[in-house]
Amino acid sequence: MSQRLADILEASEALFSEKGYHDTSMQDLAEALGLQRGSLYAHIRSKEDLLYAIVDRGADEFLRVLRPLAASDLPPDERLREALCRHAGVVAQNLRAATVFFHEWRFLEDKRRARILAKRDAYEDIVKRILEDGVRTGVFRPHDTALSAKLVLSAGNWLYQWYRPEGSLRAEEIADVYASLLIEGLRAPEGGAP
Amino acid sequence: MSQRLADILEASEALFSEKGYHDTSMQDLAEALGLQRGSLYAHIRSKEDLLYAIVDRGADEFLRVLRPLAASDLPPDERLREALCRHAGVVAQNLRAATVFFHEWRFLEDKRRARILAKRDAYEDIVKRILEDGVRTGVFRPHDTALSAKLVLSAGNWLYQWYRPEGSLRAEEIADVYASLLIEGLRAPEGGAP
DNA sequence: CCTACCGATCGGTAGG
DNA sequence: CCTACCGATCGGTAGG
Repeated sequence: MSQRLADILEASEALFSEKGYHDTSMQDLAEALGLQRGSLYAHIRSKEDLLYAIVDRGADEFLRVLRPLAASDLPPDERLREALCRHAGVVAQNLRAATVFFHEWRFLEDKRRARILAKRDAYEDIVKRILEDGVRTGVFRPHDTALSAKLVLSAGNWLYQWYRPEGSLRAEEIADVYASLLIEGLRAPEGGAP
Repeated sequence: MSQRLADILEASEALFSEKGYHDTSMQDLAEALGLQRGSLYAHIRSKEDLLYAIVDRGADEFLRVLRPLAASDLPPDERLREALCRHAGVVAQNLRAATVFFHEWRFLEDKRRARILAKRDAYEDIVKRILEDGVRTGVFRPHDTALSAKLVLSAGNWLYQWYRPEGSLRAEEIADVYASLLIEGLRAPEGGAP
């Protein structure tokens, strides 16, 4: 990737997250970069290419950070805590990309949208498998793991709406508090059935 | 409100939620209603009026449903469960308005945005006070109630992204499962300090 | 509710 | 032949 393309993506991320994809014009983007609108097309084929690049990089970043945990030998409760903290870290370190990801992925054309959805599903499966491991090993009580995976991801994802770096708690600290609460809610009662 | 204006709002809700506010043109809206673009302006002053009407009605609906709980004499844990179920119910019954609410409120002009934010803050305060009541009465262990209010609302809000009426669980059932888990995580250990 | 417009701007492409 | 861009303009559409 050329430095110029990297600059274009960074400017797109800033504008798409602040104004939204559809209200950002190629003119806005060109002005932010100090060049002419038409010149952008030496680097990209379309505005949608930019959206896809941002959203796809976001999906990859989430997977890159969480995948190693799938093979971790941490106990499931600590693996869940680590997963939520890492997830929150990715959201916080990529607040603008996360905003674009959650708001604008629907506007990709069909094939690209399907590819992003496949990555989201794979990601959710990693969380779900941590919960299943927890049930199987008796750390967590039996429950609807698909639904609690949704709850874990709700907590992590919604941070994009309210987390601000200048706040008093870092994202990982928030995630740690969330994780303690969720783990306690999922834990099997001591001396319960095997 | 005239019937025509109600029709315009309903069509706007459908289009804004599906295509986004900025990618919906007044032409799109006119076609959906079977009239000319310019004719819409006999009923509204601007496109933004439609956005504000949708978002403000959404905020009012959330408050209308949750406010009675603030004065309820249910124990705090059951009040929290009821709050989350009602919240989820509003999201599910108004999926399109909720999508517009969460994605597009930022694009309102300053005064209107401030009014919506004030309603959001008031709403969050109701949830926070339920949690504070729980701590005060010893039902919940001492904790950061502002943060757990965020977690409760994360669970309820994120439903707009994945809940679909044709799914196997109703929104209130999902919320009930969420509530059980969160309440268990918040509960004070039996025989703990007074 | 319609026709006919306004100033401006949309995403994308032309030849050089 | 490449890259990185230029000034100008394409056919259409924006909110009002």
